[in-house]
Amino acid sequence: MTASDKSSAGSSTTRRMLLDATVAIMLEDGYAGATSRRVAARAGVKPALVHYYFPNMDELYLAVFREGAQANLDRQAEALESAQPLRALWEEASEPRGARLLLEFMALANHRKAIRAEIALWAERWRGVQITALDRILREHGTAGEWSTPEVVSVLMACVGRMLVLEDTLGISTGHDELRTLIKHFVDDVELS
Amino acid sequence: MTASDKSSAGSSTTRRMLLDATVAIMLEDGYAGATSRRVAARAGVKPALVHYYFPNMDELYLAVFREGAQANLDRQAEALESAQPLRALWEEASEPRGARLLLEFMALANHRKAIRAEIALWAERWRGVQITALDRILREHGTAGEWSTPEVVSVLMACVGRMLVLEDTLGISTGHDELRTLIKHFVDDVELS
DNA sequence: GTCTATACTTCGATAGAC
DNA sequence: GTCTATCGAAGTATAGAC
Repeated sequence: MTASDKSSAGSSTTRRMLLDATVAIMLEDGYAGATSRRVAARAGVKPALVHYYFPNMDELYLAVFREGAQANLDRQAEALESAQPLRALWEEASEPRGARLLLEFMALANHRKAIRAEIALWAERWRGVQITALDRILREHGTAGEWSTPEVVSVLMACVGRMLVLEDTLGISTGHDELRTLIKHFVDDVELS
Repeated sequence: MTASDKSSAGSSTTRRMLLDATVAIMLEDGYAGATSRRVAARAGVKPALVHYYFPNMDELYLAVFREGAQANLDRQAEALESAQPLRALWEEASEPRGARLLLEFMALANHRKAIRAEIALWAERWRGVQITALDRILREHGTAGEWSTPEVVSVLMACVGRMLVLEDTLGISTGHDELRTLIKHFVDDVELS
């Protein structure tokens, strides 16, 4: 949260490659595989350079998360301006890459306490924006049930979208088609009226 | 899946302590913290003994998972015999310890391929049993909506229950009360009729 | 069964040349 | 900025005494 802005000043492309390498490794092998040595190798530089751009591994992980979180907020803002914002929100929640990365950061937050606060901060901000938007969306169109409040719809989409992706990754599929079909119907029910 | 039954024969209490220590560390610091040295220290033995009971760390993790998975299946069977099976299923899905452990194993599955198949096997079996039971429960009582099929209710409870716990752990709470209240109403609506 | 001792690998991080 | 070289710590795993 503090004293790490120094490393975000550089305009170098090496920093960019280090961030990309970290994401790629986290997705392929999990956060435990994103070591300074492997990140450096993937970026095509020597390990010592990682510590030049990021004083320690926590700062690297935080930088990766912050960048992804901001991109997520941007995509959400974009989704809310589309013709079918509810559908766009659902598709964003079901985006595999983001869901898998978030899983890694949630696990990482278990023993990197600095990560935890950052995730919570992002999640609350992200959800706040979404609920505000949903309040308008659900009000404008006819809501498909007395239970469909902005809060409920927001949390439901986030939980279900991401967890289905994670189950898919593991090879679990029972019931997925039924639930996805139901949600699509709900979305169209609200939005195409 | 094969050639590991040898290690499950021992009746020793040391093996028991190693398994418990592994779970405790995974919950406190994440799977990456459950190293052979730390597990041994926590169990009060020397590191070499870990490899006596478990030829490698994968076997230890698998043993921990299999034991937890079986306990989970047992608790589910017990839940299904209670007066309010639907409520019992929801409470089991919301159980913090299980949800947090599953998160660790999902992350672990990302780079320990042997874990992945084991999780999928357990999840499909677990979900199959639950769907069969829900089919009866939802049929006996009045279902609270045309969307409440056994498959949908099963996947929804699993996704939402666990993800809410994970968000709680991170310090995310927006919308949780609303959703939990809604689900309790649904459960009672179905079950107290 | 449990230990000591150890081999070998990989980790994060730093110092200092270029 | 990027490198070489290196430190100390921690990891998995094995051999062999008790």
